[in-house]
Amino acid sequence: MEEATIHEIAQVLGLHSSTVSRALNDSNRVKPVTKERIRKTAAELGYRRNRMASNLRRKKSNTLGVIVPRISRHFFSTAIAGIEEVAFRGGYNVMICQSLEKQDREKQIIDNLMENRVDGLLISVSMQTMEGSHLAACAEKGIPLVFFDRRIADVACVGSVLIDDFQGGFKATEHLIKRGCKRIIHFTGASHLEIYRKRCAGYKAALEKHGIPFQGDFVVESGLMKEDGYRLMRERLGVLDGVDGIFSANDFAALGAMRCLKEAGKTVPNDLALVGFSNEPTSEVIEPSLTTLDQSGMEMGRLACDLLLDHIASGDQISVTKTLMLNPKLIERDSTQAPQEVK
Amino acid sequence: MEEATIHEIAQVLGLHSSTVSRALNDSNRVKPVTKERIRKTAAELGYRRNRMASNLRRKKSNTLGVIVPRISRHFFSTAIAGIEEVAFRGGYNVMICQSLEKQDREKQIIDNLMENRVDGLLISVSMQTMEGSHLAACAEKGIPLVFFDRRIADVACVGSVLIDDFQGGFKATEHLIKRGCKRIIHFTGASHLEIYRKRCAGYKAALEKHGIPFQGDFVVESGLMKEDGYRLMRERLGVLDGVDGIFSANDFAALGAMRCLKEAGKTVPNDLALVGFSNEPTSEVIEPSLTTLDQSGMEMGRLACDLLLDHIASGDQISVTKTLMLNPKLIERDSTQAPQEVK
DNA sequence: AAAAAAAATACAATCGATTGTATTTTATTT
DNA sequence: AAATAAAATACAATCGATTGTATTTTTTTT
Repeated sequence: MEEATIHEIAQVLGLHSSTVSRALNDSNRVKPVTKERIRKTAAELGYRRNRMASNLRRKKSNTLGVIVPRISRHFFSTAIAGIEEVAFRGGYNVMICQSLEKQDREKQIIDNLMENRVDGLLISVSMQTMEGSHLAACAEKGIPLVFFDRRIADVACVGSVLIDDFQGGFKATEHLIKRGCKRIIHFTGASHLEIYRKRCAGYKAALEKHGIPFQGDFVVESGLMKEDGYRLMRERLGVLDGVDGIFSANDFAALGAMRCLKEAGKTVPNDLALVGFSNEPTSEVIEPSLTTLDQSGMEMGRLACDLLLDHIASGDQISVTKTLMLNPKLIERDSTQAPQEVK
Repeated sequence: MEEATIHEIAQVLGLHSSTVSRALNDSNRVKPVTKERIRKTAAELGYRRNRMASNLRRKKSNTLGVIVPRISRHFFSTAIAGIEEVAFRGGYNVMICQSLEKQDREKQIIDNLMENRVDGLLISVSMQTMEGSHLAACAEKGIPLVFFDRRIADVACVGSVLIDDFQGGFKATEHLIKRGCKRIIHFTGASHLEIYRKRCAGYKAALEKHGIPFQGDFVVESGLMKEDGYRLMRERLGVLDGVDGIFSANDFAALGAMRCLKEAGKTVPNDLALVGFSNEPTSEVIEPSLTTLDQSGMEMGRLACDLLLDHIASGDQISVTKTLMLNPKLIERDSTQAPQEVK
């Protein structure tokens, strides 16, 4: 039941523990024959290196911290899958934590990860996170930091992997315009979050490019939950006032709006065209299927983790801050066009 | 940049590191005034306990290992969310790994987690996992093990949190029968996995109860991916032979079958009724919405983690093996009944 | 075969916190 | 005020692996 140590292996063979340690680390300071004897005995005793001891001595935890708002959200769980995949390949473990969109909890988690001396941190900040002092603390202690999807600008970091939210907002809106929409509402999220500001900026730019005047009351801020979309749509129903398109900063709110429209007997896209953001799995199967922007979570996770591991391997000097901008892909579906007749 | 240690705090105050350690652990062997001085200095120096050192000395990693087939699968990501929530509350970290349904990788992960001396392990085994020798290794080393959803029977463990798959299979099938189905096909998964054997047994039991003869070729084994469902349905289309219902052991295969049926111009549930298993988010929004069995991932994760932490707190003697069986809830939707007219 | 060089192994300190025991300081009792 | 008890603190070993240096053994050179 008890785990064997290098000292026991050494004792069995009449060697010193340092030699055993070196043998197991394949150092060339140990004679091949001795190495073999040591390996054999280690196997016999069912020896397993104690990482707690090894990490302490090496001052390296071989562990990365990952913080996301909510593990169960599809985008984040795929990002985590990508991170885990790259980390595993690189010999790193990942400690995964969820902030549940609360800044307090995010702080507490970071503190805990720092106590655990993680070798690096990957984070997508909570909605509530307004400033980055708790993140700056990491940088100060030399823990490299990589943001993905949601970042806090002006925090020293190794880099960020983002999607080009401006482009996304622009593409979405221009797509609606090209489908003939003239009066387009935009559902946006918490305005202190860069991603929503940028999506909104893209929306405005597209309107401007096509000579459609911007109307302040056409931009509506909310928590972007399904219920928010439903509620906002319902409030507007009476005074639609010629509105013929909605660009929602995420799919959930768009889906909520769609439900409301269906219930009110309106048809999508004929009465009103809809574009979401994120390509949630649901969006593909709903009818009409939802046009949206794909934000490959797996790819973002992989890239973010690559960035972090490269930095760690390079010896930890923050020299350049890299920002990878993924271009979101417009997935055209039925919510913005007449459905293809299904044979 | 460098982290302070208790020795530095001790030096600053002219105390001994052991006193500092005790003060920070709130031991009553340190005078309150001294404790306060120590806490103040610790805060000033930005001291953060080094968990690697602490864990080594205490022989406790304060970390749980979690292994799932695929982090991005909805059910698993919600289960992980539940686990993380409970673990966080109990002061534990979680290391999350994905087996990607491969036994090899599962073995490798377990080895790694054992090197990290995790205090416990939560696992949902891969499809490929045929036997549990790698899991038995944990038990031998005294690492408590809890299975959730997919287990390997006959492996010593603290317990399992399962859904009652037999009941689920039974309910699903009986529901189809009550809707008038007489000839019901069952899509099942890898037969070495208990969950699929049990769902199938429930299917048979329901048939028997209602006097419907069991037909061996009505049970079809596959990987239960969307494509499998699509393919199996397509192969059958020509020779449907009076088949009027399908109970699929997961939602994906059911969704694949549904697509095939739609393409073939058949209507669900009139031509053929469908029941899935797991209540994937997709199933609610597809049209017709899919009747399925809900298997609350969040709840399973929470219960599994509770079970593990209780065991650890109780001092680690495996005395009783607890099996929690959650009763899956039948979610009746349109794929087994005429759609409610939408006002 | 002695001397020098190289290889293999042993020794001991170290990572930072914890903890049983010993010592010193303070408080209490007579 | 001396003796005793109790409280506070210091000392030192420990967790298990790593690693710079010292020592021993083997090999090579002259």
